Amino acid sequence: MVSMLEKSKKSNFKKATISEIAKLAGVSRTTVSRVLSGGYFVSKNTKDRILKIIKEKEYKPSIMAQSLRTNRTRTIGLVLADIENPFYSRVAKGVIDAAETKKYNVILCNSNNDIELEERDIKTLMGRGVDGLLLTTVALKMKTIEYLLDRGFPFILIDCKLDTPGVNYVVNDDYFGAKLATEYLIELGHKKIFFLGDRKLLSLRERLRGFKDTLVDHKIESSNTFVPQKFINMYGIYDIDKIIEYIINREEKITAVFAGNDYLAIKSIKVINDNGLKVPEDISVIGYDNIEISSMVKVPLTTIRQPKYLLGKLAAEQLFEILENRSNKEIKRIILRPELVIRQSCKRIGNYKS
Amino acid sequence: MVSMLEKSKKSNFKKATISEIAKLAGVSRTTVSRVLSGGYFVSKNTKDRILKIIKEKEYKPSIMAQSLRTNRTRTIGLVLADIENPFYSRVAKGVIDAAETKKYNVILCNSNNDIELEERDIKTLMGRGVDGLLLTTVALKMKTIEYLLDRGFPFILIDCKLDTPGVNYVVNDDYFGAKLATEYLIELGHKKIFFLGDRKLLSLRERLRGFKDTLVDHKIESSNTFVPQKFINMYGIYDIDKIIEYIINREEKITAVFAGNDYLAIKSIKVINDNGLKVPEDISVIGYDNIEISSMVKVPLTTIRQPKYLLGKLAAEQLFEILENRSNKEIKRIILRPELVIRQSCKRIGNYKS
DNA sequence: CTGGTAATTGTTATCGATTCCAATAAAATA
DNA sequence: TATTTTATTGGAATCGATAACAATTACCAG
Repeated sequence: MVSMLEKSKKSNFKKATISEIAKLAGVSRTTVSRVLSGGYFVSKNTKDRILKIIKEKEYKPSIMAQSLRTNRTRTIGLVLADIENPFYSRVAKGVIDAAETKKYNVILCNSNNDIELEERDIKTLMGRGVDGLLLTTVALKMKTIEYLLDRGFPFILIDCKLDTPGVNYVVNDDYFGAKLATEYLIELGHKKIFFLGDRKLLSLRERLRGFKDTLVDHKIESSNTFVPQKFINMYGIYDIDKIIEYIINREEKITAVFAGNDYLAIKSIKVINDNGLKVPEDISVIGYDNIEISSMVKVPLTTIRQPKYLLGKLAAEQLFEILENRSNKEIKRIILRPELVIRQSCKRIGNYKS
Repeated sequence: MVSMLEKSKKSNFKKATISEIAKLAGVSRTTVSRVLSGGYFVSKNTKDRILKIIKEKEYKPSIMAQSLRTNRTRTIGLVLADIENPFYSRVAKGVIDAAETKKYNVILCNSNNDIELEERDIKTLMGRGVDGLLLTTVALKMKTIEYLLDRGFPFILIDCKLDTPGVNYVVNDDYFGAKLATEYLIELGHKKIFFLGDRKLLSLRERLRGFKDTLVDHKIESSNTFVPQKFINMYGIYDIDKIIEYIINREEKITAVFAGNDYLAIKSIKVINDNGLKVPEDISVIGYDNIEISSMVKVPLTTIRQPKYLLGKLAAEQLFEILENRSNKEIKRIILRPELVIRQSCKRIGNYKS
């Protein structure tokens, strides 16, 4: 019968257990377990014999059983705000590479810029038994942070500076980066600058702060230059077409757009073009992140470079360190320095006199 | 003492176990377990009582324990060839979304276009106890396929047509898509077309076949129009700059490049520009995939659209179906139809007469 | 030769669930 | 009232590892 054939085929390969190895080697499970974890306190003789049998039988210990017993899974959770944004893909790569070298695995969730989903993802991952969490977060509720903190659950924030006690993060200096970008625009003569970004996102909030402060420093008025609430729906996702249309058609014209990230910037440029305007001739656009394609798009994007891969790699490494060395409770906060990358999406429209 | 404080803080939240719930409800673990799995054969009375306690104590069954017992983890493995290629990110999103709705989790590996790493990833994931595998594969060794097949391990290939018995896949019709692209170039008058892609990759091999056959159909000679082996290192990764340089500088000039995917195409255009040539004026370039930015790059890319999100979503759904219904051994193969998307990266250079 | 220490190995409980089978209680039938 | 059924519930084994502690053996000095 087919089903029997299939069955036998499958059971051919039922994987060996530690007990079987023990029996074959004529020792107890404990001894095999010892060999598995380095082989200290086991005589060279038996160790070699067990090792040989393990290899022969292609024995691999059951991670589920190990996890149950040790309460460690060697798995971490990574919550990405948007896997399709190349910024996050790059961060993810840094994380995955670091995990690979440390023999950890990564369970990935995509919160899709949705605060509720993000919270669900975090709980799912914790329930799944990940050892720790890496969060490229949208707008983490304080409730969620407290939830994590309360149960001493190891986690590190990526691209999200949150100076609550006990919270670790790896970020670039968003405030400084935003200052860099804004200064640059001002220097080119821009005074009417629109900040395109969702204020709910924590990283963007920092950038917004840098933006505003810089305007104030230069005594430039900045009312009416943020995304109106009506374009931000409850999931924090907004319709770029509508926003650009709104900016273009209102009376008070702007001369430059500071986009919260390159992905947004590139999309905006497309929409601006679709509306018959040119970048940078009619409107200058500056981005943030310096994702790979920024240099390849129609109008090569002037932007702020932040070390994405490093962000992910460092964050993962920090987390692993916490996990391997749980006593070490010192705060781990890393702030990387961003840089201005000048390309062609911003135009001088006057001379700035300070 | 600090350490005691911390300790107590942590243990405050040690998660409840099924036994504790059972004790609180004055029933056996078995009964609680029954409630967990639907509550059949349990009186409404006790069921409600248990449910209430579960909610109160925020009890969540330990997935590790469940997995150990049932040998199912509700986790699948996804091996991406390159997470930074937007094509794969989009596919991944489809997978993750499908998993989310079916309450599965996804462990992600990035094989980085490396055959050896891919094989290692697969084994790691199997060892990790994933229920099944989704492979957006580079160039799967037959040995690996057989390994999976032999132990009846559920897996589905994405973007990789492999008609070995027992292998399931979800792909777009690469052969047809490549024909579409090639026909289009020929129609525009191109005869010297260079196929830019690593022949080791299975999906590219199909595209290459479509490319060659179309040339033959039109009686166009096609020697010397593939990437020479010397540019393909053992990891299958090649240096685009060198290749483009090679094409441009050799005697036999080509008029068009058929890039194996958009990511490659976009990078190529940049390199072509860097070398002082223009697209499409000097060289036409056609891509494959239609990734989002294809329409936003300097020269909007003419390409072949394939339904990336759907590819991932369908593959995941197929896999879940196999997992939920293991008896159902029918082959699941889905071939989606690609389309030509004409933008501005290809120029007419003559009239084609058939 | 013997007590003591070090080296090696085994016993057994445990992690937190599921599941087969048995047991009890309640309801239905004779 | 006695006997089946049926509906609920519990007992105990099990999944595959780890770890505390106990036990055995070997080795060495006195």
